[in-house]
Amino acid sequence: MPARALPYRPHNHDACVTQALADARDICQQRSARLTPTRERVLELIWQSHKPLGAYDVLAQLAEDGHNAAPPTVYRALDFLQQNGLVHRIASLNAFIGCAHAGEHHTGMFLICRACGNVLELTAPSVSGAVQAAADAESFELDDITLEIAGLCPRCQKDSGHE
Amino acid sequence: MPARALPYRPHNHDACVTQALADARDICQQRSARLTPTRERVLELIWQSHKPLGAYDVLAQLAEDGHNAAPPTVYRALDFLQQNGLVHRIASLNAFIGCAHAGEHHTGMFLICRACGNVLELTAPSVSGAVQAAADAESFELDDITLEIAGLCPRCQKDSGHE
DNA sequence: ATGCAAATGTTATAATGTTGCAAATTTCCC
DNA sequence: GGGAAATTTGCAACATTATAACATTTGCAT
Ligand SMILES: [Zn+2]
Ligand SMILES: [Zn+2]
Ligand SMILES: [Zn+2]
Ligand SMILES: [Zn+2]
Repeated sequence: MPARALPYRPHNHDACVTQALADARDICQQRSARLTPTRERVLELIWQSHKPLGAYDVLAQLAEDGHNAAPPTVYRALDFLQQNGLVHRIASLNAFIGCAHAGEHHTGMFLICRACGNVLELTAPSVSGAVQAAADAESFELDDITLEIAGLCPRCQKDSGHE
Repeated sequence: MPARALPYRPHNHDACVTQALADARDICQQRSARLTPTRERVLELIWQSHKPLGAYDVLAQLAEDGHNAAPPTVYRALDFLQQNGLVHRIASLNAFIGCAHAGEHHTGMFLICRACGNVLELTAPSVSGAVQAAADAESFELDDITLEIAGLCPRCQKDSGHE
C-alpha cells in the first residue's frame, strides 16, 4: 500500500514514484489489467510531477522520450489509468494527478494551491458522509463525487505574508 | 429572494426565469454592476434550461436571436454573471447553470443526473463545515469549493426500474 | 498456425476557451 | 451639453483540450 503522502513538504519524491509504479503493477496484476509500457510511462510522468499534468503536457514529455505519440495515445492511457484507479482527473484544471490511495476504495478530495499549483489528495470520511447524507435527503442516488478545493497551501500562505 | 427550487418536479418554469431575472436586476443595481442587454439575455437563456448550457450552446441560441455574436461575447457575459453570483460553472460538464441562491452567500453543491442531465443546486452547511474542517486540519486556506455529484435523480431511478 | 480481442498508430476534426486590438457606448466631471 | 476616462462590445485570429474513424499491430488462446 502507498506511503502516506507528505503534504507539500520536501521529500524524496523518486521514492514516491517508484512505490507508486510498484503498486500499480500489483494492482493491475490482480485485476488482470495490462499495464503496458506506454501506460506505465504515462503514469510515471504524472507521478513525477507534484502538480497535475495536462494531457498535452504528458504528450510533450513523451515526445522528449522520442516517442512520437498523438493525442489519442495519451488520452487512452489516461482513461485506462483512471479506470483502474491509478490517476484522478481534476476537472477544474483539466489535468491529471497520481492517486495517493490507489487500491483503496475511496473518494478523493483535492486541496489545490492556486499559488504553487501543488495538489494534495485527502480522504475525509466526514465529508463523504455529509455528502452522502445530503444526497440521500434528496433521494439522489450518488455515483461519483467531484470535490476540488482551491486555496492556499501552508507554505504559500507564509510566502505571501512577507512579500 | 428566489423561490425554493423544486427539485426535478414539473412546474411553471417561466415563473422561475422571470423571478431570476428580476432578482438579477435587483442584485446588479445594489452592486452597481451593469446588467446589459446581452448579459441579461445570456442569463435568461441559461435559466430557460434546467440542464446546464455550454458556452457554445448559448452562442447558438444568440445566433437564433439574430445576434451575430462571437465566443468572447458569451464568455465575457458568463464571466460577469459568475462574478456577480448569478450563474455557476459546472467544471465536470464545462457548462453553466443559473444560481438558485443568488444574492445569498453560499457554496453550491450540485446534484447532476447522468440520465436526464438535470442539475439541482443545494446548500448543505454540514458539507461545507466538514470540508472547512478537513482543510483546516491541513492548514489549508480555503478559497473556493467545487462540489459536483454525479448520479441518478429520483425520477430517473424509477424510470430505469421498469425499462 | 489461426483467429480473435485488445491495444496502438495515424489523420483529421470537434469542442472549449483566450488574446489583442479597434470601435462603440456609458459614466462622470466640468 | 461637451469632453476625457472607463467600461463594454465587435471582431479576427489563435490556443487548448478532447474525440472520431479506421488501419495496423500485438498478445494470447485454441
Ligand atoms: Zn485517489
Ligand atoms: Zn502552495
Ligand atoms: Zn448558487
Ligand atoms: Zn434525472
